[in-house]
Amino acid sequence: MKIGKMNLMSTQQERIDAAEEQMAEAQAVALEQLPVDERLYRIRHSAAHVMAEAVLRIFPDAKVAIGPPIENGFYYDFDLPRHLTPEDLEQIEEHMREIVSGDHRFTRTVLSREAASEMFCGQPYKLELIRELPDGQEISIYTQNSFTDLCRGPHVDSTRRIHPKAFKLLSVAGAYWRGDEKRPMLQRIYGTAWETPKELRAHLEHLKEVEKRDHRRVGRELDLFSTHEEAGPGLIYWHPKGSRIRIAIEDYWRAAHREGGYEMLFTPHVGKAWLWQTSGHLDFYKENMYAPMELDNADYYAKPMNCPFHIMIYKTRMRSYRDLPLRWGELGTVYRYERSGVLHGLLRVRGFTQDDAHIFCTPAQIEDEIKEVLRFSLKIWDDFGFSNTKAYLATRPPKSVGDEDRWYQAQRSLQAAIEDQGLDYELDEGGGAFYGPKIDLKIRDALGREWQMTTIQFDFNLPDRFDMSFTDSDGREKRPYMVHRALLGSLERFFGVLIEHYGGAFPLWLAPVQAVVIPVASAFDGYAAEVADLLFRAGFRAEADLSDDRMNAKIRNAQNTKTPCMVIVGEQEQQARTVSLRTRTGERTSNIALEDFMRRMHDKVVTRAEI
RNA sequence: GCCAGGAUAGCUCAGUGGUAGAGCAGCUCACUCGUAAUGAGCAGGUCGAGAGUUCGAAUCUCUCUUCUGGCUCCA
Repeated sequence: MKIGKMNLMSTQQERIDAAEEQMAEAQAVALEQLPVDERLYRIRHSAAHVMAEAVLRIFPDAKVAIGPPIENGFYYDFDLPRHLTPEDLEQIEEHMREIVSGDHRFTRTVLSREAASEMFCGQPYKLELIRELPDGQEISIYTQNSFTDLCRGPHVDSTRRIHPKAFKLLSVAGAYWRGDEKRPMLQRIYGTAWETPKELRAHLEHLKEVEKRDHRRVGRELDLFSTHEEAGPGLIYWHPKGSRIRIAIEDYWRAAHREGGYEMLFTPHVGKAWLWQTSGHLDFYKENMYAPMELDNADYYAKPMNCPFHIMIYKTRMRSYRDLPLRWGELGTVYRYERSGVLHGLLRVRGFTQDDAHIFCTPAQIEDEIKEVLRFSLKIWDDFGFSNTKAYLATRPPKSVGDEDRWYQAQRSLQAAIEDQGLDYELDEGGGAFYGPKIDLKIRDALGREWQMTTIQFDFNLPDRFDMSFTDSDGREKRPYMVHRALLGSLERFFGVLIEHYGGAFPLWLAPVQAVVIPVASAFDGYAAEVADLLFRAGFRAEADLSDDRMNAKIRNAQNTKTPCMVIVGEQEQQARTVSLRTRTGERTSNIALEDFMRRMHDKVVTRAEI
């Protein structure tokens, strides 16, 4: 089955193949004639080789593994006699600068398997790679200066193409040989490389901006959430200000789902072993589940997913085709054991609330349902300020349950929905779960980073395991289709992405403090408190800053916490019962009548616009 | 889980074997001020936990906890 444009998934391979053809024609393709992606690819790949040469100068006995170009840079894995320090990185960088300023040519040589094995006899990782190369594949090596690497290329023609001030080594990290935790742990050096020093500087600036927006940092600065090692890692505590945002998100979410034809469910947090045995989780998902607690001689497990509970509700009565589709949503809090090393702020946690939904429908309804759920998802992403969305369609893997026809229909409905929305998408052939195909949506944030959030997933497994059925118009019992859907994914993770997307400067409708009322002097505290109270009673998240600080300090605090509206009141405002507005963008408007200000706030909130 | 690097006041960090420090935040007092930090004073820490070495440990060693960066991007 052929679906869609196969973009990024195979770009790298295609790029390499295409480049290899070119290489066969002429070894020295003028770098300038290549597209920028290709130029950077070669520069980065070549920089990795140069780094390996530099490392070998310092550690002549080093075993080298692999060193590919990656997004924004490159890495190389080494097996070294000791651990690298930051000083080592500087030294390696110095050697690299020396090498690249030397106009050493990258020369390609094709050789036989035997000759290659001979050449890399002291390099066990290279030998393993050579052994695994399929018969008939050309084996090539690249040499620059004193270093030769097993490599398919392509590279730049000379080391002087790598600007000595346009690359930088960034970090060293452990990495298993071939990503396999049973294999040796190697030391991976990450670097970034660009065509010009200016681009490098821009990239380093970008990294700084990423750090500044880090949700853990912003979360602390704006008093949004915390975690507590004493109380358990990977478990999130939502502070009052964070909770205000969550409530704003949930209120919007519930209203949207009501409009979208969803019913809401509430289900328990724990379930007996029977439930998880029936669902198959105890067979296939147990290592991700919290250990059971024993009550009355029965094991209860904290739920890692909501689906079995929704199925229990489905099965409480006979379902007719007339009842379908059922769209059932739940903000369901689940617990999953994540390995300690992978926990990360709000983005990877052990307890989280999914904005889950399950759709049960007839085969005839499936295509429309999928179209609708995708349309619905995109609308919600748009409302949250994310309009750059990309879809990933994952199809049937070799090992899977469910018959061919259903997989085919499901995949076709997913594809039709994507095309219906005119979405850019990639195909992940065989990348679906064993129980069904899926669409994942990745959204792009303000810094251009992609986050996988939404998943729309068919399930051919659970309906069988729980023996679900509906009575069709012909009076026969049939199996319903079941679709899992998590839109924002988890509220914790979504919150983390939202924080970084806006850098803490949340749009008015989400801001934890929409307006802070600042008296110019404490003589006007009374009026400030009154204004804040009126705003609060009108439903806005507003407060007065009646602290001892001077007005300038209060404004500074409000700016630093990215409060959208600073409402300044003094003698004039008190007399006229008006306010003066300073927005966080620095715009100032004097003497707005209170009612006008509240109307303006209200308009901006409901339209999710900036003030 | 594994590798490396961290953990010192609420926060950011200094302190490398000899009496625990700074800035910000907090508290108190004074100042009453019109759009990004008023000033002075006070208080605040079993130096992540436990064990060890030492006359003496924030500092050296070991164990544990936890955080950070990685562990897919296949020569």
